[in-house]
Amino acid sequence: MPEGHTIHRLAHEYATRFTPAPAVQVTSPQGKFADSAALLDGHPLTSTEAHGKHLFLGFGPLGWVHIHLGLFGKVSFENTVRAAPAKADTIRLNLATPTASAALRGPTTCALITDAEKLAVEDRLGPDPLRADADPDRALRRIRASRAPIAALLMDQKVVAGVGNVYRAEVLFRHGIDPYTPGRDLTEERWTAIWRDLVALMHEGVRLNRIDTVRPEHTPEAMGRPPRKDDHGGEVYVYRRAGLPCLLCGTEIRTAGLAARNLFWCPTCQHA
DNA sequence: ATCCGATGTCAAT
DNA sequence: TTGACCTCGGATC
Repeated sequence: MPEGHTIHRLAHEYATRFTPAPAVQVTSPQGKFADSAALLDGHPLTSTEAHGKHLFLGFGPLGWVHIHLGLFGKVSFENTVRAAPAKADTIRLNLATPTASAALRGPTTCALITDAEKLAVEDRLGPDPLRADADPDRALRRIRASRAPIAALLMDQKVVAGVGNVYRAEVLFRHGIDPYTPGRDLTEERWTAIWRDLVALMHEGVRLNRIDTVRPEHTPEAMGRPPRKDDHGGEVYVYRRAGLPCLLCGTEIRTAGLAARNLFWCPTCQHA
């Protein structure tokens, strides 16, 4: 479930379990990170950071483990160390102490990098709604300079870091914006409202460990409808609801490919 | 048993 | 715009 909220939560979860610890056992049962794991093995994890969808595990002078989960990377934590974790052959990076372990599977990136390389990654990212140092004006400037649809710009990590397919669909619905609206047509007021909403929604995502975007007055209970179960673990307006009735107006939710991903929106509630 | 899609990104065309 | 990559679970046969 990797959008930015997942990564920020992971940064916190790694820190909680492995810092401060005198030494962490670092292995790569699957093998692709074996050389770097051997360099790090037995050293302490000193800090963790999240920037957008990028996770950095700091090993002091040895550098950083740069992790990107991609579409289906996952981390599973255990509070005791099992001698042979289930499906060990797919674990790219395993951290272990006598009291905890963390198994990383299926990441798009897991690499040992330097401070300079970490800075280079961060320099390529737009402001992250989950970071206190984020400057939303940087994003606005890029948006206003582009004819690309706002739905594509929101997914562009150089514009905003951490937003993925669920948050983009949901935030556009919450603000009644047609996903094909060109970036240059978005007003500053609109952007300010969207940004503030992303900050709130994504912090809530970190807290709950899931994406919930439906306002209390629009929940099935509040609307007097039968409860529904979304298969992604949260309550949403449009994401993966193609063909189902809009929660607010009943129009069929539409879907279309945009930038290699499935976009979802309500053609009635969302206008340019 | 097999297929397919998924909250992502990049390189090649 | 497409294909490649990484893994897993749910749907389908």
